[in-house]
Amino acid sequence: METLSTPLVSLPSQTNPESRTVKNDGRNRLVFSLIDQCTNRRQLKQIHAHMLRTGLFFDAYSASKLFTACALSSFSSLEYARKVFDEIPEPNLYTWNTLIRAYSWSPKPIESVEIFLRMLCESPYFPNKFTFPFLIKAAAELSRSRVGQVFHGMVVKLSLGDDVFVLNSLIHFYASCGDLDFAYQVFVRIGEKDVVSWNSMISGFVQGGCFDKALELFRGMEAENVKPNVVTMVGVLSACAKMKDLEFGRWVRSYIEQNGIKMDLTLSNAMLDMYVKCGSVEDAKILFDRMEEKDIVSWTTMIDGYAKLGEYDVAKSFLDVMPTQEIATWNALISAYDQNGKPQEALAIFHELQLSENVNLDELTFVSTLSSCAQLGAMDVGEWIHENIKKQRMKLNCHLTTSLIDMYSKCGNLEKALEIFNSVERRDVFVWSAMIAGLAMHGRGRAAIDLFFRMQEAKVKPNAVTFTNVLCACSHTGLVEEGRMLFNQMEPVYGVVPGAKHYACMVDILGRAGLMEEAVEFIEKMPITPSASVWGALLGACKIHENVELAEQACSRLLELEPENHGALVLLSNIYAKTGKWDNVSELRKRMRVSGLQKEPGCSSIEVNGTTHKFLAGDNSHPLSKEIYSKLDEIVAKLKSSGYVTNKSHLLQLIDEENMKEQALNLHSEKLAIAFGLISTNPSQPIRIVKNLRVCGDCHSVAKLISKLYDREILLRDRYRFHHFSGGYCSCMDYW
DNA sequence: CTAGGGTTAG
Repeated sequence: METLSTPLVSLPSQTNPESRTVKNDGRNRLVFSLIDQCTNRRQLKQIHAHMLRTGLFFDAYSASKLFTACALSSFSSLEYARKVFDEIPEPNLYTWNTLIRAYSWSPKPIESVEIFLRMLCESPYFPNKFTFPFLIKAAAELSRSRVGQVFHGMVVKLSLGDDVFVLNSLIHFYASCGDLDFAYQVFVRIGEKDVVSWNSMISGFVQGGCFDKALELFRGMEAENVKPNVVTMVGVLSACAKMKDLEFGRWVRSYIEQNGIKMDLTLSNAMLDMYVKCGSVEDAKILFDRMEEKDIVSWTTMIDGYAKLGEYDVAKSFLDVMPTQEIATWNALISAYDQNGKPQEALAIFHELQLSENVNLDELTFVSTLSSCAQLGAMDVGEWIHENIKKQRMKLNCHLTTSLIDMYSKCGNLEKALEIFNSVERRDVFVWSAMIAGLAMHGRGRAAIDLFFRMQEAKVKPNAVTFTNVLCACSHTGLVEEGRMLFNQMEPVYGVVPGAKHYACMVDILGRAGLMEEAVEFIEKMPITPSASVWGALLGACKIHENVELAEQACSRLLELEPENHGALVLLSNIYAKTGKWDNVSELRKRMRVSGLQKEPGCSSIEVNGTTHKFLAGDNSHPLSKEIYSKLDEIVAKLKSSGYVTNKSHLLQLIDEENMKEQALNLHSEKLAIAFGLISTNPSQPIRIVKNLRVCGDCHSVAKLISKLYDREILLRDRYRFHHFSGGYCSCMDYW
């Protein structure tokens, strides 16, 4: 028997190349069987060559056979397949469908649509019931609502609207575009639902966050006698995970056992994830140890579980004993640290990774690490990554572009962020939104709004995040009129329903501008319950405009929603201090002490030569502490001789002695960081500081003066925005 | 000769 272990030289080659009509005789069948047995690209190419020689390639049916192997086999490439396709003189419908199918899986599903259009123009065929599932799958991958809707229309017109395969793919499509209502309408109208119909709808509901509906359907299956399978259970477990319902998860496990559903790798992984998300790493570990087959997902899930619990050592020990060290697992650890507010630890892992030789950093490594750099303001590491991306000639996709823009913006280098933004070819909604956010946090409100409109010209639809960012820009720059207009257009013009964040932004815009009555009225008219952030914004405005009465109301509303929110009390106490109500301040302090609420300690960090130094107020743990304090004394003396008077209302605590007050202010973490920056960085370099809370008024005035007296640029990022101090001025124009 | 649904990280 001929197999491919036999050299391909023995291929039959007697067919006359002149004759283009090739019969399906035995010899052809041999070629087809060889195609099926191909295990690598070389063999495939040899068969291709042979078929060209013999003319078999010019027979549409035979060409389709070869083409299928080119397009769908794991060892071939789509690029090659495409070349083969373009050589086929008259591809048949099967061949067209296969190419559409191949692209629908590929990283470029849009090509499916392009091929489909070509087919309509160039071929004599109409799409059939096989074409649409592939095509609709591509539309789902693209999340392009309009495109899929057009296909749905064609399905109906071509009378394919009762094919269960086509309809199932439409359920999946609508669900992945977030149109759960449409998906459900398709679902209920299917006459003979099969298990895939149910599964598609269940996963659709799970992914759309409608867990109750998903579980309702799961029970509905039983009622209609459709037996759930592995995929059903994956969906149901995923719902448990997202609801964090461990009890139900355990019930599902026994259901799986009782119904004899075979636990395959994916189902086991889904169950691991359920246990981890529901907080039982113990159960996960037992299952993990019993699993015969484990893949990268299993390991990653475990590592992620331990890392999120803060058991980083255990997480790392998993990483060390993994059979193959894959970058995905390292990425999981980095991103777990990053998202759990431990960016420094994330960077430590990244450094370890840089040293290990057998793992190659990938795009996700960079995305997660850049996010940590952004959090910390660690621009040196961020720049290293940027350099490396260039060196590796890694293509800047939208994910990476967004991360880089975010990192540079948050590290204070807005120009670099803009440079990247202007240089990339592709900009999706996230890229635009990140750039708008960057401009906003640097106080370039006008530019942010301009960019928002340029985004419309580029035909990119803004989403909820875009609006949060652009409204934020308005609030930082005091653009009340623009903010009002944008907010009012959100739903009618852009179809984005304003959420809690947008309302909070609007209250912030109005409140900061001193339009307190309008802000209150705005809150009263809100169609959704005002969230804590809405009251927080009002409270913040009360601080600026010294409105004690309203502040008290806002604060109590805020505490109703978030009793643990110490920030609210701190803010209120600041307002009391600012208006000289020291009795109220001390009463509040007592209340905070009694309830065990503590002010989040202010902390400033500064990166010098790739190392981040952290300072708390009054901190003397730094090795250069002595030098820092003497620098601070020098600064204070210089400030005083230039006529500066401390504004003591910025103090939270009631401190009796006047000079104590002054001292406490002088020990604020940002001042320590600036002093350290002055002694440890090159005078030509700006001093870059990141503060976890908002900068206090006194520190703000002092920073302005230092920038002038020492002729140094200071970039201070606080919780909300950037302050560029230079020549005695701040970029926020004291509006913050 | 072809098809649709599933787990992790972002």
